[in-house]
Amino acid sequence: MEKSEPLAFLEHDHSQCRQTALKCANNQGLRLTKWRQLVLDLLLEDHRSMGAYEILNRLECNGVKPQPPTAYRALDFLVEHGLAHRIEKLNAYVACARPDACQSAGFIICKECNIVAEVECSPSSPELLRVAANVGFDAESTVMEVEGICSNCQNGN
Amino acid sequence: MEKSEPLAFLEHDHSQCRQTALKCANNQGLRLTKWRQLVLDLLLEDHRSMGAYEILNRLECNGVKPQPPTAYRALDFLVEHGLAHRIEKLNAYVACARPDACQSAGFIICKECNIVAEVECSPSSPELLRVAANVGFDAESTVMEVEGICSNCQNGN
DNA sequence: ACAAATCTGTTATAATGTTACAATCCCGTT
DNA sequence: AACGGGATTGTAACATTATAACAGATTTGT
Ligand SMILES: [Zn+2]
Ligand SMILES: [Zn+2]
Ligand SMILES: [Zn+2]
Ligand SMILES: [Zn+2]
Repeated sequence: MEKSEPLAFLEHDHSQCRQTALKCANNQGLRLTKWRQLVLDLLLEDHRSMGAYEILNRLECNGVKPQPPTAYRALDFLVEHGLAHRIEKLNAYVACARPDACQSAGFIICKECNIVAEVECSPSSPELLRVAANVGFDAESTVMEVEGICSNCQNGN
Repeated sequence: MEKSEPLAFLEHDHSQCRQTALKCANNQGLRLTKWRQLVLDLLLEDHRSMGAYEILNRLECNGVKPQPPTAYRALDFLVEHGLAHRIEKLNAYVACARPDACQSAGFIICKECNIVAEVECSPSSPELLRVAANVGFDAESTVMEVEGICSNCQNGN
């Protein structure tokens, strides 16, 4: 599988995606506490994005349903450590599709099925970064998102 | 002034920006009703982004303070007709800096002073669009945002 | 003047995200 | 094993952003 294939929109063995992510999480020596683990599990179910409250509503451990801060803390942790990404256009979250090699990611978002494909690509348009650098701007993070309709949804699935 | 200069971070005659925008708005045969006009005026004060409620709080006409839908309707209208842009990273809005020639814009966002510079640039990273096209994705809109600290704010202004 | 379309007023509510502080758990040291 | 500091969780309240629904007013074209 090539590095910049939009896996999420292709037939693939998704259990591999899970495996890689979980292995990666463990290898980093992170403390994957119960809520973090559970949130990561939810996100890793597939390549759809989930809102914080969608996650929150599905979170549960021994009959205990946590409050909003619990979901946001876990999400912040996962995002901070590169195991998940925030999709600004959707105010939602996806599992990182390449936690082992995620430098700079862009996202292809289907507004029908909510699938989000992650693509490793150079940060932003070269023009934008060049222009920023030209005026001494210190760039810290970039958002690259393309929204539209995926091929499946165009064909009415 | 070159086309892809981040005007917002440069010394410039901002009254020109206003003029151009207002002229452009009128030329398009749009119905710039009072709220739309007032919201546009607020956005055109400078190149800072404003949240919908910041706008709402400052909106007022003959002593009448409108409700949220009024602000959102005006903003939706302005965005739809290219007179303003939504900044996804901030859930906020800026006046379009080049309403006369705005094809595809990226944004350079200072998290200190909230100034947002608009840069006319090719939509998204070429890689991202190519990859999307490769899988038959129908791209409708793209988000390109770079967040960081502007040169002014780095120097403690 | 009339009807249709657009815009506005108004109330209520939904969806998303944060603050603050106390209680608990984990981990390295004594 | 006891201790102490840092990280994590529990909990309640609250802040911010955005939309739904529907009635009334204004504008536009005929
Ligand atoms: Zn997968
Ligand atoms: Zn789709
Ligand atoms: Zn200006
Ligand atoms: Zn600044």
